[in-house]
Amino acid sequence: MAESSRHFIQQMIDADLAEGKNDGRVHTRFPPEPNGYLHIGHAKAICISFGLAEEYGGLTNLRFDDTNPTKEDVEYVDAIREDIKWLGYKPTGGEFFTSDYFDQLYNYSLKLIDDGKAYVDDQTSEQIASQKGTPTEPGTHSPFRERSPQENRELFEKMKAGECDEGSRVLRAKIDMANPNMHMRDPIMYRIMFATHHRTGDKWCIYPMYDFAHGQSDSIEGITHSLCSLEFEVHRPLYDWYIENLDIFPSRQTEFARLNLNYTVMSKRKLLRLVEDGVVDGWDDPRMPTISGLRRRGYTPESIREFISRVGVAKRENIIDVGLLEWALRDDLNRVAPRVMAVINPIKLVITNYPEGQIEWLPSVNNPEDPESGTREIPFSKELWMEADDFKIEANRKWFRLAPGKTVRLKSAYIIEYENHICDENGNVTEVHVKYFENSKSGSDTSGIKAKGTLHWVERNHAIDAEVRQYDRLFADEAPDGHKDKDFTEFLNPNSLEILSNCKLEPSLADAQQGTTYQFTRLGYFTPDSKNSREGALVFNRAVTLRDGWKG
RNA sequence: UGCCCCAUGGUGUAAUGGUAACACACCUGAUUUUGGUUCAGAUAUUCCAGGUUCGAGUCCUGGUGGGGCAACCA
Repeated sequence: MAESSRHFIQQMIDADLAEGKNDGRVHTRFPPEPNGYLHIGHAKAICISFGLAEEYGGLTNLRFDDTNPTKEDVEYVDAIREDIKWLGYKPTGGEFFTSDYFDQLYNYSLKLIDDGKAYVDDQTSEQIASQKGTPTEPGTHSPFRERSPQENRELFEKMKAGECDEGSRVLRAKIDMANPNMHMRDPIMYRIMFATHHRTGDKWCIYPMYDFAHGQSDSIEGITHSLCSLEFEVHRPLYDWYIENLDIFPSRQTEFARLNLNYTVMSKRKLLRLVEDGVVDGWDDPRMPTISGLRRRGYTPESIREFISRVGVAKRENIIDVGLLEWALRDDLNRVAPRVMAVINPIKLVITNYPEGQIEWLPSVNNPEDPESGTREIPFSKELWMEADDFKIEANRKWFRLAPGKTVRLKSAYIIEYENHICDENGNVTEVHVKYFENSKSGSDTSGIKAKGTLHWVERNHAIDAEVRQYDRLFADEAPDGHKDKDFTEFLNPNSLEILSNCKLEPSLADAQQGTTYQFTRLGYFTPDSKNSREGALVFNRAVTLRDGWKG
C-alpha cells in the first residue's frame, strides 16, 4: 500500500494541511441521491472520499441528497447504506440527509431575498428557458427581476404556504444573465412541488435545487473537501457564489474524472431501464456493474477496493478495461478462496481395474496459496464424473488432458491411462474407461510415471447436484452507449447467461457458505447465489474464470 | 463557434525543469499434482508547431483532438 506518488487531490490536501487550513481538519462527504443503486463508478467516489479521510485521520459524512421527492425512495437509501458498509466503510462523521437542512436552506434563501440577490419569477419554465440565451449568446432579463425584496419575500412565503400552483413560480438567484457560464444566469433556487417527501412528508411544497442545496449542506456540515466528478466542474462558480453571498463556512469543491468501464453502461438511467425492461434479474443481477450485482456475482470488497486503487485518480476522461476488475478479483481470490472440485459438464469416468464397491477418502489441499488452510477428505471410487471438455477423441501432442493413448493425473488421486470410450448415437462421448496405477497415489507416488495434465473429478455416488450459472459480459460492444442513432440495448450480449443444470459437486459443498467464493479447480471462482440457492437445490454463480494460458 | 476541463505505451496512472517509470493486457521462457499461481525476460509511450532554458512530458504562445455546459434532474 506504500504508494510513493500522490494524486492531485492528495497533493492539494497536503498543501492545505501545510498551510494550516481548516485547523488541520480533513472532512469529506459522499452524497448519493437515493434514486438508484450504487455502481462500480460510485465505488470510486466512495473509495476516494472515505479513503482520503481515513488516510488523513479525518471524517466522512454519508449524506443522502434528497431534494427531489418525485425521484427518490427509501428502498434506495437502505441499499446504498448496505453497499457502503459491505465495501468496508463507515460514515465516521455521521449520516445525514439534505432534507435535514430544509429549514436552514429556507432561511438562507430569505437572506438572499432580503439582500436583493434573489427574486420570485412568475414565468413558465419555457419562458425562462427561452430567456436563458445560448452558450454563445447572453440571456435576457426576466420582467420580474427587479421586484423589491419585500414583494419577493411575500411571494416566496406564499409559495411556501402552498398558495401557488406547481410550476407557477420559482425563486431565482439574481446573478448575471450574460455570464458565459450558463449556470450563473439567474439559476433557479426553489421550485414548487406538491409531492410527499420520503422523510419530510408533506411539510414542504417548495424544494431546493441541487445547486442551492449542495454547497450549503457541505458548509453546514463543515466539509473541508467536497469531492465530486468532472461534470460538476462548471457548477463550482455557483457553489462558491452561494457560499460567499451567504457568508458561510467555505467548503471547497474539487472534481475528478469518473470511472468508466468498457463493455457496460454506467448511468443509473440506463441501468434502471435494464431492470424495468426485465433484461436483467434486478439491480443485483450478477451481470450488472452495481455493487450489489458484483456482490451477488461473488466479488469481494477487497478486490473492488484494490481495483479502484489501481485505476488511480486524475482529471482525464478514461475507460478502464473490465479485465482489470477481473484481474483484481482473481488476485484476491487466488489468495483466499477455498479450492473444491466440481464438474460442470459431466461425463462418466470408469476405472476398470479399481475394486468394485471400494471407497477411499483422499486428502486434498484446501488452498495451496495458504499453508494454514489444511486439507479435507474427498471420496474416490471406481466410478467418477469427469469434465466433458477434458476428453478428446483425436488429440495432438499439445493436448495435456485425456484422449486415446494419453495418461493424466486425477487431482489428489491417481494417475490413469486411457483404455476406451463410449459414444451415444450422436457421436458424443458419454463414458470414458481408464485403468489406474495403484502405486501412483497422490503423496505416495512410486510409479515413476509422469503425467503432463491434471484433471478434476467428482466421485459418482457422493456427488451433489447443482445448477451453475456462467456469466459473460452483458454487452457485446466495448461502448454500448457510444453509438449515435443506436440504442445501447441493441448491443446486449445474447450469451451473457448460460445455465448448466446438471453439475456435480464434491460433497463438502453441501454446506457452502453464502458470501464465500470458492475456486472450482481448473474452472474459476463460484459463489452460492444469494437469491436462488437453497439447501438441496444449490445454485452457484460464476464470478470469473481462471486465467486461461492454454493456446490450443 | 462562447466558457470550462483534458491530452504520456493497447488500457490506466506516475515522473512537480535534470536518464520517461509502474500496473494491467500482450509475447518468450522456467517452475507447477489447477494449461491457475509464482519467477525471469521481450515489445511498446510524451498530439502538432513555435518559444523560454545549459536542459522541456513538465513553463509560455498558437494550433489540433477529446470531453463537459443552455433540466422547475442530481
